[in-house]
Amino acid sequence: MDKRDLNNPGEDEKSAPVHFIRHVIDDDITSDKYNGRVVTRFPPEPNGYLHIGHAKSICLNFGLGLEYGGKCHLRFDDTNPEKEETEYVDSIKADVKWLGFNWGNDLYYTSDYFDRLYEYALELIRRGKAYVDSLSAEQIREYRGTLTEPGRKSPYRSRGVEENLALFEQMRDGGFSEGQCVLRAKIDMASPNMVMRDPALYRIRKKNHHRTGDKWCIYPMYDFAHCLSDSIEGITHSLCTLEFTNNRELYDWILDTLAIYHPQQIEFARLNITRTILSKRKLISLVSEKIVDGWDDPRMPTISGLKRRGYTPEAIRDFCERIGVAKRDSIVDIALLEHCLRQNLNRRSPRVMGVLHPLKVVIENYPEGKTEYLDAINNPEDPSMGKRSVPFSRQLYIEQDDFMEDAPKKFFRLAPGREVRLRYAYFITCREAVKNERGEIIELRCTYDPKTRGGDAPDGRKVKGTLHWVSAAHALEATVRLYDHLFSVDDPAASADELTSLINPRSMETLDGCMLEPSLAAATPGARFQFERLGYFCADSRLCLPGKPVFNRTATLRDTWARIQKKKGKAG
RNA sequence: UGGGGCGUAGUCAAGCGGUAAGACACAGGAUUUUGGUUCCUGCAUUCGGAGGUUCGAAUCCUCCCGCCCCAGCCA
Repeated sequence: MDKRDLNNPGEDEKSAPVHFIRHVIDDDITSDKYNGRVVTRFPPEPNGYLHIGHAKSICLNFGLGLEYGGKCHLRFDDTNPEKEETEYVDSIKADVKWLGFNWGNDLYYTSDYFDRLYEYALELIRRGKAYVDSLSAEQIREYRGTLTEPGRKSPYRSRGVEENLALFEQMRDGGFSEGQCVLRAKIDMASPNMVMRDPALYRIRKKNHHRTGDKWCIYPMYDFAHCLSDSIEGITHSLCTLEFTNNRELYDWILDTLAIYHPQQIEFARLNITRTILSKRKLISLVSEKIVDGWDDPRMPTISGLKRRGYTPEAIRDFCERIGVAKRDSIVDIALLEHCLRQNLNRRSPRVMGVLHPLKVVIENYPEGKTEYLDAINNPEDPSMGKRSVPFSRQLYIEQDDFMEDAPKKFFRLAPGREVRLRYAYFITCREAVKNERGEIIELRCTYDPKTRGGDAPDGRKVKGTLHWVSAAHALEATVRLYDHLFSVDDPAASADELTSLINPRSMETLDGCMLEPSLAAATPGARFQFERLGYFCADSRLCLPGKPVFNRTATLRDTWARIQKKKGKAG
């Protein structure tokens, strides 16, 4: 029986695709390598915000833990006091939770193991496998050799065990200044794998650590701390990205040399997505150069940015499942992310009407001062979401794009003499387009057919187009921010050009004076809607003021008409 | 020019000696009170290239080519 099916009972969750890591785990279970246990971990360094690349790792690790009836630890890899802060651990916890994962009691910090790590370092020294090197950082670099030439042994490499023990203790006790010496593993300065040329294990940093304060002035390096933390926690499968492949040899060496419990490291390719960037360094520069408005700018691929943009955890999890897990470098089309988003939002979002670029319409044969309340379905995908009432009156707004003075045959919307349906309301016919002195259309004069109330003609006549609309007297005025891809090229990271020159100039457009149906006045920050015929929008969690909402466009709807026009534009 | 990893459609990705899954994208068509959704249909005679083994190769062997990672006291 496949465990995956048991753990994914959701009616529309397809069974998870297989990938090479599942094969490894299946084999390990068959061979009883870890007595059937599966324990993974997500080990972020608390030095920045999580992004969708981390989401891939989170979904993988927590997903596998759940799926195999095991668990996944959340471990903060806080070995570098210079870069790590409590602010980041809080945001990371919040983001993991928001994505829908639960670490239960398994919340750890590498800094919790500093005492044990120190003991392991002592043990390595006693075994003659580590030494205190007094070379400077620059000298160590010179001694390391190059990719094609072997390195040379440090003159301090032959220090005796007792001397090393004493020196290391002195390092711990603050007897040296930063950079004066370092603890190194004694492996092989001629190894073709650079990682194995006597890697540093401990360095001196006289910095306050966000959790251990000033207790320590020596801090373990990643390679030393990570494998040991995995070992201490009884991790079975230690998943990391491809760039750590070379480090696996060291991971194995430390654990084997110490002869302790040995999890296995497995590498997979990190996520790349078109039209965005997922390198922490580059993301930081977007924020610090104020190209975007903070880590949670709705254009950012950070979890907080996606959340503010209106993405759902379900959509992100679905995406992470669909992209697969493999070892080859790849760049996933952002259209797949958007597909997952729309699929989720389509099922769950209440429909609503809002006009972004208002054009006034006067229904000449509709009584002045009259207001009718018409029934509108909240979500045709889900009848349980019910209905609402929408006010209709003599003066309305429709979308400017929904009218054309000289309309081609294929244009199904309003034009002089043409009849269309106003959604859930009436059929109207355009009688006249009123222009201002500059020749711009400022108002449409129309008539309605009272017999078509609700949107159906008793005589069975059909109209091709259905428009969304808002009653002018009842409209809620709002600001709407239209978001689009951050970059205008597929792979900005691969471009030789300056990152700033690749930013999509239309990645954000602010529209004031948008007219929304009055029910939206009750929208709480973060609430998501489908504005019919336009896209998915959410009330911004930062900018909304009472009575003065701001909506973010999360994604457009697929727009066949726009595509036809674009194609025509290209052809002609 | 050292070592390691990886090459299957426009983009991801299954495949593990028996004759190329699936998804996105794209292109047609049907249904539709959202030009949305949904539903059909099409989309690799071939797996980076060349040889070889085999009745049979994306899968095994050899050589070649290309891309990525490693010379932090970052992770």
